[in-house]
Amino acid sequence: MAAQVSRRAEDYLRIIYEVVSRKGYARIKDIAISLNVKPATAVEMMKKLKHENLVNYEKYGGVTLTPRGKEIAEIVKKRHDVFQKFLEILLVPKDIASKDAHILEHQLDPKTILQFTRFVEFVVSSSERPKFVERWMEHFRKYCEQQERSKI
Amino acid sequence: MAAQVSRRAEDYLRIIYEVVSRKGYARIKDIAISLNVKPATAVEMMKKLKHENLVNYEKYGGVTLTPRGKEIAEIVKKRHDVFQKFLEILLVPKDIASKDAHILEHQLDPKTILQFTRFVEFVVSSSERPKFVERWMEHFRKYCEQQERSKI
DNA sequence: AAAAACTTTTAGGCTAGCCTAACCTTTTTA
DNA sequence: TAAAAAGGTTAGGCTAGCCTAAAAGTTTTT
Repeated sequence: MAAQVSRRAEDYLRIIYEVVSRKGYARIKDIAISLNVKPATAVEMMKKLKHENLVNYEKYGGVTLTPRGKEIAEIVKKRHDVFQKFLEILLVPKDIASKDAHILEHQLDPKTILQFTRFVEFVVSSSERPKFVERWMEHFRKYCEQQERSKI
Repeated sequence: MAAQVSRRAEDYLRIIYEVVSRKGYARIKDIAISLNVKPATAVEMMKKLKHENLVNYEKYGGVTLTPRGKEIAEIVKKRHDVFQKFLEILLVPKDIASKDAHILEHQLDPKTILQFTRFVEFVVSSSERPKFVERWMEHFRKYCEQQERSKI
């Protein structure tokens, strides 16, 4: 059983997850900076998330995830990684891919997410196997380059 | 110059565009039903859109798009169609593809949208040309079927 | 250990979108 | 054509997220 939290709450959970896995706990400031909001806003969200039992948070203390919060964050992160990889396969520039993966990772139907996931797995797993994907990707790349040239 | 309207405003414009092209004008009720909101909410948005010169709207009258509104609606619809097609290529069931295309069509970076578009064009345009795409798609389809079987 | 610098919290405000309930207007129908 | 039904509008409210400014707490520096 996963979510039932808002899109924005998912963002907060994912960011906390990332910061915590880097340095053990997250400060309000880290969260605020990562999400481009003011500290006051991050505090407000922490209160909500604590109330929903998703984060451990005490005034002036570091923030960590509860098991339930972590569970959600992991699902969200997995989705995020799929979309990021996916956009890279589609030859979207890396910085933009990172930004837009955030947007994709919300709200989509589980079946849609499943197909995105399969697409990525298919492409990645085929790198060693028969050459179809490689050739296909090569063709796609060339197609894009050609489009790029005719644009200028 | 296209947008600068909210995601939700884009939804309203696209729906109005669709209804108008079907029957010449849109009633508040049509809009409200299509977007799953109450009539009062649709009226409120019409006032905003009128104020931004995107719709022609008078109390108790039918709604149509201004040239500017139409311009935006067309861009939004084009994006929508690309994503719909895209999800179908990814073998997402049609009804879900339609629903989720709505979600994809917002907020993405122009470069990302460009790559989605190219992907779709590449796949579609290659149906007559060399067999790479076809074979590739065939392989992807088989991969998915296999996954599907091992799920049950 | 007090001052300075930084971080966090609180309080009060704002906007976008949505809702309900009550009230108009327009259309249909007996 | 008047009454009923359907459709549209207004007013007042609500929530999620975000903000600023000022207060309060914590950490670092001297």
